[in-house]
Amino acid sequence: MRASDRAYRALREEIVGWELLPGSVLGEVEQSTRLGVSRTPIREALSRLVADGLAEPQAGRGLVVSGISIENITELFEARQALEQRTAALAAERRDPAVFSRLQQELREASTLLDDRHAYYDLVARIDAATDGASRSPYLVAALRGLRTHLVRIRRLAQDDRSRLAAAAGEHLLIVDAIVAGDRELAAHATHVHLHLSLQNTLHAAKAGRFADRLAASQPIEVPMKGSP
Amino acid sequence: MRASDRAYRALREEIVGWELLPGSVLGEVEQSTRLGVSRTPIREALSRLVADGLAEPQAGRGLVVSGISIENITELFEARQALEQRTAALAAERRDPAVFSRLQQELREASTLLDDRHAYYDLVARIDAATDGASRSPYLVAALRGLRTHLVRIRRLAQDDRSRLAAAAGEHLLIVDAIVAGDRELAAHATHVHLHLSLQNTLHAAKAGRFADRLAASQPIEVPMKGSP
DNA sequence: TGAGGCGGCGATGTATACAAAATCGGCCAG
DNA sequence: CTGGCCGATTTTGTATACATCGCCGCCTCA
Repeated sequence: MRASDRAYRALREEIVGWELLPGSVLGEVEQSTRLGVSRTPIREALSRLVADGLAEPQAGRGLVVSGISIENITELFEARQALEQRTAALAAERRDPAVFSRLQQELREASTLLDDRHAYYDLVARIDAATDGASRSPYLVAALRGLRTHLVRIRRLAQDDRSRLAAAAGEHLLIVDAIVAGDRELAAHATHVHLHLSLQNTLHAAKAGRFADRLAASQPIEVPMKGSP
Repeated sequence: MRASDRAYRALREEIVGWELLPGSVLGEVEQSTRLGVSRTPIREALSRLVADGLAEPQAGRGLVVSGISIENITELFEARQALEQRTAALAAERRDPAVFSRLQQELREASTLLDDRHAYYDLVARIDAATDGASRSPYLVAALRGLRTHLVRIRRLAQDDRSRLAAAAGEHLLIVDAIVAGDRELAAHATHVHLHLSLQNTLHAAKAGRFADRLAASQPIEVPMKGSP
């Protein structure tokens, strides 16, 4: 594997996993010595992180790990609403029923999964992947992919408890049911409901201060509004 | 300005302006000699182009300029529907009426602009920028920005005729009216209508073969579905 | 004592040399 | 004649040396 890929994955994992906290300076030389590769692949890795929105240039301090604020979380879910609702609706129209029937089965047995957070999240990831594929809307999916990075980062903070996980499983099941049934409207609305509840839960956890320390380290990030050209 | 920026802008402009046709190989050495900078900034520029979706790695031929197919155009508008509808709705809720009243005025006088395509597109760009800002939804806007690159590229092909431009001005006016009035529903639906008609016009031009030669050069591009990690 | 400028220092940006990988062409064998 | 393998060549990937830019601290002068 290429060194730049390894550097990218390592840094990305550290940022998403809150080992590199928001505000940490990402100096090229420092990272290159730490990760044992030269500056060239590090530069490429850092470019990709900036493109992902996981790092951002800061006035005088060079490149720093970007922060997340309560406001950011709300804004993120706003975008997610728009994209996932549409994706779910399209999937309901265009899906292969067999694929989603299988996922439906798995979800019905999901209560057995809830003790294994990893297995459950993996199932959700497969549902997302199936929905993405079924939507046949690559540009929507590409936009969503950019968002999911940040969502994972938030999820690692929020640490859904078991009861939330159980509720989420039910919500997901309704979405999959709708897709299997080819019910576009229901798929969209069920997705809306799911995201609404998910956001509520996340915000509640945030405001309860369960991870106030980490948000405190986060500067409200400035999502770049200016065009690339 | 940085050499990598110049290289990026130059290449981007050439691709969007159809000077570098789809399928053209973007060799690092070739471009570095042509643009008069070393390979390092060229590599950075090419990375950004790939991130933009304007270039893509091809099996054995290295990096090539990505193509656009009729299918791509439809998919692109599908994503645009989801994003712009939501942005317009949010803008209608959160806008500063004064800003959009001014744009409303300008649009009403737009019939005088229609002979100057550049001035008209500039006005549309300012409307987009105002809507983006008013939506207060940076992640949605960021996703839209990625799409707009491709839209410009398509627009340079389709070359709206004067009558389409006049119709579009009317559609834009309705959207701005809705935003000024704070009518969320109307803003969303008017946007939907506008994008629908815009797509119809583009597809009609494409199928009429007005730029079949350029689409022919385009391989239906594969928007990367696989995750970055 | 404060403000401004000057110099050094550390950072990023660029060029280039070197290494590795992958493809294409040709050649040989079946 | 066809298929596969091997090697030459081109291309990308990496390391490193060099240039340039901006910040910070100190010193000097008003």
